[in-house]
Amino acid sequence: MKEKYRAPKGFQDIIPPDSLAWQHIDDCARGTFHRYGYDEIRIPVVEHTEIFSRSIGESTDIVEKEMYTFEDRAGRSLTLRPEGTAPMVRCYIQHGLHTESSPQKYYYSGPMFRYERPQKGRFRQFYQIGAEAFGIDDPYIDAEMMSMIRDFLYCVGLGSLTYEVNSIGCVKCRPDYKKALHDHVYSRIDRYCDDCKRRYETNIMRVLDCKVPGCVEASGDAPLIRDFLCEGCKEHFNSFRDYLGLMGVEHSVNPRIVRGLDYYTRTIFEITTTELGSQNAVVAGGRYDKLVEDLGGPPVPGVGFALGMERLAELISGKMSNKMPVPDLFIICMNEDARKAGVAVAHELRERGLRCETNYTYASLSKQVKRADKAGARYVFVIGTDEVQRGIVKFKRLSDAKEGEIALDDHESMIKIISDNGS
RNA sequence: GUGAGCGUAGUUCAAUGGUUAGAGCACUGGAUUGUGGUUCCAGGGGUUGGGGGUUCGAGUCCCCUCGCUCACCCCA
Repeated sequence: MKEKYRAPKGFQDIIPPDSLAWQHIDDCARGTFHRYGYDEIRIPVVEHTEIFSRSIGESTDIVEKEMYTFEDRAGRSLTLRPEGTAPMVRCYIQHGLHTESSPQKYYYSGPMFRYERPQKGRFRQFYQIGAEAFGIDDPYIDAEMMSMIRDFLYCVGLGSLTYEVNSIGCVKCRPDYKKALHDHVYSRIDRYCDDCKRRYETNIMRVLDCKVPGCVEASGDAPLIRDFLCEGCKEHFNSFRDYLGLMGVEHSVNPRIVRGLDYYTRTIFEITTTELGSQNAVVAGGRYDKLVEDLGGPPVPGVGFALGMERLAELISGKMSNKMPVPDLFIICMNEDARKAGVAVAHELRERGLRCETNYTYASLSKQVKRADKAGARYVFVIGTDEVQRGIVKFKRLSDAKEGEIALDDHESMIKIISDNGS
């Protein structure tokens, strides 16, 4: 290509008609979250680097090699947010939101940034919509959050995705499990792939979802977290599942799903599809009972999730009509005097909610009608010298060529005419 | 970071190593100076991603580089 400038690698433009799917997702999220009592918070795109390194985990890939980190002019280390939960928690603490009536339920949306190699469903700038609920231990709220997500996905037109849940225990019981898993993996370390040997050191639980056949086999009889959960976690998880059943959220337990971020405790969940290549997670989230405290706030538990908008948009792009909105009306003004008369008409009808186009050049009437038709307009108004003198507009319905006249200032009649589809 | 595939017009794609790189769609203008869809005619658009090499001759073959795509890793 000869163009000099492209968007940077992994950054993309969303242009019509693709932007329609995005608007639809936004609308569904707003509507659904609102009905569940979540309010919007708008957080900045940049945070102090420690917000992420302390919450996500120093040894995760995100912190180790994927963050857009830079110094500002005063030497502060800032980072383009790679995810939304940590900034939300920071905001929650900074504004003392725990003093609001409990629980505190918020949602957010916007771009996130990770320096990764782009592929299907994965970008360096990607949009997430997420929600967080603070202050409630009861797994009822975990389940309700999944119910909300289910409603949201139904709204966007994705009724059949795979819902998987798990519990990864708490600070009391997880260490015991990790030790047992370490022992098990160590006892047959030679059967694991190189990546898993690395995971053994850095992120032991990840060996459980390695796809390499040899590893799948080697970890086949590995201990599972559910056998190590303490009484509290066990009860929490069972109750969570009971509520999911009550709410009609169909799901399965996958004892091998793991989350990438360090702050999760107890409940974790993932909603996946098989239609997106290897980037199959559409929604993911879980509970983080220590995160607020770890970031210097009060000991308040939380649950949250995030969904990937590009992935959702890709999934629904084939199912949406993708039809751009068409003008209700195209006003053709033949000359400057006519345009001066048309301005008021356009303004008035737009104020009343009509999508109203006008011509920006004075080509022949034939040409202008052609343009109106190509734009898909349902009606055209024609204003020329004669019409201005007589104080009228001529209208034509393009579907059946029905024509007539209306007084230039009779906006009520215009509305009435245009709302008649003719067929 | 690792690996593979692909780069020709706005877009979808043609062109055995051989004239001046073509077509559909889209866009613009005209046939039609106050009435659309169809049709017909015309036009604008390309350093064949870039650089080097082989050859009498390269869009085509070779090397390098950049970009895109997919996969690994990781993750929404």
